[in-house]
Amino acid sequence: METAQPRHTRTPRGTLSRQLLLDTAMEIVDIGGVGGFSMRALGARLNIDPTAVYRHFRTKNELLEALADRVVRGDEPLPHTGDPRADLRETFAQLRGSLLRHPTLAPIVLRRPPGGEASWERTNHAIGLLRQAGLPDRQASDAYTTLLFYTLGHALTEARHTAATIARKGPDATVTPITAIGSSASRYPHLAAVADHLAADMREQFHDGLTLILSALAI
Amino acid sequence: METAQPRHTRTPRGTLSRQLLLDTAMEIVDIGGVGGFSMRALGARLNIDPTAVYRHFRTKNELLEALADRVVRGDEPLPHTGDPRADLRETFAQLRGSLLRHPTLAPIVLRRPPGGEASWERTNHAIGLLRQAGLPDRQASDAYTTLLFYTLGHALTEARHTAATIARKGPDATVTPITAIGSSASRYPHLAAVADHLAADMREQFHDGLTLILSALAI
DNA sequence: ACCTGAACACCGTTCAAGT
DNA sequence: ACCTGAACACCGTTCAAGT
Repeated sequence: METAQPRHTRTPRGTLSRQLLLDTAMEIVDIGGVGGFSMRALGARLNIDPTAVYRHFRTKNELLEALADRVVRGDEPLPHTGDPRADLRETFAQLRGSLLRHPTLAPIVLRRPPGGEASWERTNHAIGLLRQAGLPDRQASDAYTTLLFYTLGHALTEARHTAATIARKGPDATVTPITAIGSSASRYPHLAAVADHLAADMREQFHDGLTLILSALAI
Repeated sequence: METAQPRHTRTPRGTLSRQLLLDTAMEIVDIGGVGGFSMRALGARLNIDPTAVYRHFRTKNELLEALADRVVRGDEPLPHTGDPRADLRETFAQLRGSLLRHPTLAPIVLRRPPGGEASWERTNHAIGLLRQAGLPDRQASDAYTTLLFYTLGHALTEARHTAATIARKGPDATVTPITAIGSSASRYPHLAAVADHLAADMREQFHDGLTLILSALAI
């Protein structure tokens, strides 16, 4: 045996593109997490020399941020029902959903909101809804910030748990609710008292928190 | 010249400890960010072989998480004025302050709340305040989650900006307010309308958001 | 008992060379 | 024009050896 696995066909010329590289990178990241992604792994999956990627992305970080922008964009159209409260709920629920579909990318999204092009469209839409609901500019701005950070923080923590489960049991594993309060809880009486609720379904928790914030805004 | 910089004294035996390693690691991280931290860098700063660290921490990650736990603990005592609303504000303001004092560690803290020992004491205290304010368990749990995620998300974004400024201008640079909305804002009318407010002082924004949430809780 | 240093299996990125 | 491959300067971690 001369070569373990000879490359059967030389990679044709016009094969590579930002599109293809991002699609492939997203596959790698969804399967093995950001930690499992490397330029060499990307090259291997495309049967291409790792350094060929540098023709389309200046650095690995630029590629990861393009991935994060995709996550923020999501696939669903922004809601326009005419009811600002319902549309706001839906907008942020969409953001949460997209983050949970790519849980391992959540930390990267959180490292740079809301800078990317995709984020700006979403930001503009949400602020429009808040103004439509009658909030003055300053209050709309604060409210947007509050809702965004709440959603990102919440989704990241849920995503962290989902990502850990995937790492253990593979991509289609059923995700169990967070427990992990453990033995030390007896030393923390208040914690123990609400433990069942803390471990509860995070989707419900997310929507309850959203209700809390929207009520405070009288929306 | 035989050796560029000969080690004058052999490192004495009992020198290393978790304490010393964490202190030194925190220095490195505060100066150069998490990206500038490596086992080799830690070894170099202590004039010690990098692999000696493995006697005290099983992995680099375990060391970083111990650092994150320190950040969550903070240096200030938890507030006990008897006024739950004031104490809640102070508790989360302390958490924000500690995150901003070590801005580059914020992403690591966010990757695993509230698991560490230090976090549990803070969690227990905050939930105690919410129950003291009269909230039933389920609502106290939701409220805590909301406040925590809000604070973490807010602080991380502010920390991200601070960290970027430090990387550019050194550890004592004055941090300018976030602007960065740029030319594209004209394509997003709602964004442009509130741009001044979005760029405003983040400390004030944080407290306004906190007020919003606490009001919703009728605290 | 505690620290060292060589070694292993990786990284991101650059750049001259091939086709 | 686009892709390759050798090379550079790094990583985290293991383990046998030194003191």
